[in-house]
Amino acid sequence: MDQIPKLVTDLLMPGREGGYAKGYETRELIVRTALHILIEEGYRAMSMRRIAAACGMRLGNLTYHYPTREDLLRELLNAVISSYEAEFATIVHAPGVPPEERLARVCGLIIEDIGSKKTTRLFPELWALANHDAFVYERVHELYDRARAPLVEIIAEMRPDLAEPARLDLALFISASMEGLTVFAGYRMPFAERLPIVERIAIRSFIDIVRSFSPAG
Amino acid sequence: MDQIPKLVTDLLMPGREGGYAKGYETRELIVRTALHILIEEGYRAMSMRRIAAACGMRLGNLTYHYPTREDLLRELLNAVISSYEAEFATIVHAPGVPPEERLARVCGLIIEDIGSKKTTRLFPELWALANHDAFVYERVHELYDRARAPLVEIIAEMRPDLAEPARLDLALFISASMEGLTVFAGYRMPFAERLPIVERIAIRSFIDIVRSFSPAG
DNA sequence: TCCAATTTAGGACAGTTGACAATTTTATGC
DNA sequence: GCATAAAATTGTCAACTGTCCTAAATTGGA
Repeated sequence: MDQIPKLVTDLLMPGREGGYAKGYETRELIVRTALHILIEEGYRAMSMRRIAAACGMRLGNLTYHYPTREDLLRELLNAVISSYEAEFATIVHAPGVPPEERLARVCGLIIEDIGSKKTTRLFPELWALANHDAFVYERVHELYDRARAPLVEIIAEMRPDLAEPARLDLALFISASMEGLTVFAGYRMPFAERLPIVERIAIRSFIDIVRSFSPAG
Repeated sequence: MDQIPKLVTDLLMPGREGGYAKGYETRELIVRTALHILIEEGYRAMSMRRIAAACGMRLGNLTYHYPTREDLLRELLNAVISSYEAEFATIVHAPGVPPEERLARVCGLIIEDIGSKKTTRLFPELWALANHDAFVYERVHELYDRARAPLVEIIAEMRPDLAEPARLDLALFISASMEGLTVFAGYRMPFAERLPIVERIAIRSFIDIVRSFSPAG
């Protein structure tokens, strides 16, 4: 039973499939349901009929809102990217909070997210899609760009002495390493055991790299 | 134009699709062709008819050798794992070569492999499959087990003072980090620019971690 | 040469897929 | 109440999927 609903997870319905609460816009319900199926059962299972059934509507109605499967996939990616960006924005632009604290919050959020089952299932799916779909490729890359941005921003505020390429490289490394943990986290360990290890590894690598860029060392 | 054919790449045909050289066993040709399609076009395109056509044979003939799609997928995974294991074995058990040199060779092989287009395409595909297929999940995990094993073995030879959990953790970290680079490497950079960056990041993280485990630091 | 096993061919099956069209139902504004 | 637009239904289409089947061809060994 995974906890800590964050980022992508927030996009998902609180209830179970078919029993979603009323009040959502139809198109929003469709996107959320599609994302839910994508994470739980994979892209192959995310067929138009499957989505329509899970939404409690007919196939023709679904194709009315999203004429093609690709249209739906695009809006799904937009929703995922927006949810990440919104989450980061509230942290980065928190007035009065010192940069060290904001950096810790961003890293904590990323670590939590990487440790969650939702993320470890969603992203391999997106990577596989991106391999053979130019649009998905661009959108996933854009997501990473936007995920690195807050790190770069806060670090630049903390350490104005760091040269531009160094900062970029640092952010890239952290991002890349943590993505590896996305895969690693999905294997063999239940969530309770997984999270501390992911935290330790990610934080240690982060500290090491920051240290290697400092003028003293 | 990617270079450095290693590991998985060695499993692929030298020629183009449909023009494979004679002499391969039929079953081997099928597996290689399926792997080729999986990498180039993704799992969705890897249908029985598509494979048969690419092999220059009829569908019925393909299903004679591999009655079900799952049978073929299993042998494909076995072939991938075997190719990695064979490559590692020749390096690790090279007689007369000092452990430092063997470690460098293993790392170099992994870095080359991660930097190759074949790997950055194949593994996201396998991860996505593993999310919803218990057999693929187990096999991919076994592959990582066997990929970490030579690192652990050589490091244990070099540094008998390292405690068992520390060594495992070290190997895990390297493996996990580098898998992140698999994703990262696939984005935005041509191979020529990609490889030096991947090398620098991977090697630096490796050195940092080894250093953090040493008694001196 | 002949036999048996292996290999190939060709077709058929039931099921699923994305997309589309014609229709009815529901909601909205005047 | 009515006209207009939005939403949902129902049915259909060709294309594709994995699997299975039978018959023909090929091969290798006795």
